[in-house]
Amino acid sequence: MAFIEFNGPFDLAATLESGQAFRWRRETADEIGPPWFEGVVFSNIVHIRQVGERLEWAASPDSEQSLAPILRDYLRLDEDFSAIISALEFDDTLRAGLAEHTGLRILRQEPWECLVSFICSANNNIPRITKNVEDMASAFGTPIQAGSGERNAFPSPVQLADAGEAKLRELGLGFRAKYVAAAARRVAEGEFDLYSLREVSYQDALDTLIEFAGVGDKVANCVLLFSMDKPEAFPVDVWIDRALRDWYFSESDEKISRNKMRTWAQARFGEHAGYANQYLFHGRRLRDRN
DNA sequence: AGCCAGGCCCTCC
DNA sequence: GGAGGGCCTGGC
Repeated sequence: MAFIEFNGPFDLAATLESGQAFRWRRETADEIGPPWFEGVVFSNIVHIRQVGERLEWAASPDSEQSLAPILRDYLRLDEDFSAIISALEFDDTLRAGLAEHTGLRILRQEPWECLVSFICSANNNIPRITKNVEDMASAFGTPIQAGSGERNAFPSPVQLADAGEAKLRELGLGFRAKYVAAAARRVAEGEFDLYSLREVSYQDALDTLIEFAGVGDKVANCVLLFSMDKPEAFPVDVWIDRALRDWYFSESDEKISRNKMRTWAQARFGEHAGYANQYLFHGRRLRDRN
C-alpha cells in the first residue's frame, strides 16, 4: 500500500467514472470507507481509492515506488487547478458547472489506448465502448502477472494489427473494426510515434489525427484532450451540441455546424476550453437525468 | 417496431 | 462545404 498526497479540489470517483477512460471498475464495497477502483494502466493492475486529501493505492506487478510518478502524471495531480478555475469562472454557466462537479479532472492517458477507445466511441454508448475495450484487452493484450484478477494490458498496435479486422468484428466492434485494424497497422509500421503529438501544436496534432480513417473532429479532440496535452481541445458531441444550443445560442443559430461550435467555444474559453467542455458535457447530461 | 447511442464516411448538390 | 443517408450492435 502506498499513499499520494495532493492539494486542491480532486474527486477520484468522478474523474474515473466520467467516460474519459474505460478500464476502471468500481469495486463492490466490502468494508467501511470510500470505494476502491481497479484499473489497468501502463501494463499494471492498479487499486486505488481516495480518502480525503490523500490517495491510497497499490500496483502490480511494478513497484509502487516506480509507478508513483507515472500515476501522479496520469491523474494530473500537479496541475494548477486554481488557475483553471479562475480562468473559467467569468462564465456563469461554467461557474455553476464547476460547483456541481468540483474535483473532476482531465486525465493524461496513454495515446494509443485513448485513440482506439474513441474510435470505438463513434455512434456507440459508454457501456458498449467499455465492453469493446475490455474485450480487445482480454483477447489480444498481454496478461498481467498479478496475484489476483485476470486482466490484460491494452493490446499494442502490433497485437491489434495481428488480430485483424475480422477478429475485431467477432468481438462486436461493428463497422469500427475496420478503423481500429487500419490504425493499428499504420502505427505498428512505425510511420510515426503517437507520443510525438504531445510535442507539436494543437492544430498540427489535430490535422495528423484526422488522417486516420474513423477519426473525425470529435474523436480527434477527445484524444488530444485526454492523452496528448492539448487543454484547448474541445470535442463537440451530441451533448455539447445540446448544451451550447440551450445555454449560449439562439434559435437563429439553428444551422451552425459542430465544427463552428468548436471554434466558437475555443475562442470563448481559450486555453482551458477542454475543462469548459467537461463541465458543460456533464452539466447537460446531469440535467437530462433529473 | 423503430429509435437512439459521447460520429464518420460517402455521395450528391 | 454542407446536407442527407447508411452503418454494426445492443438496449429500450
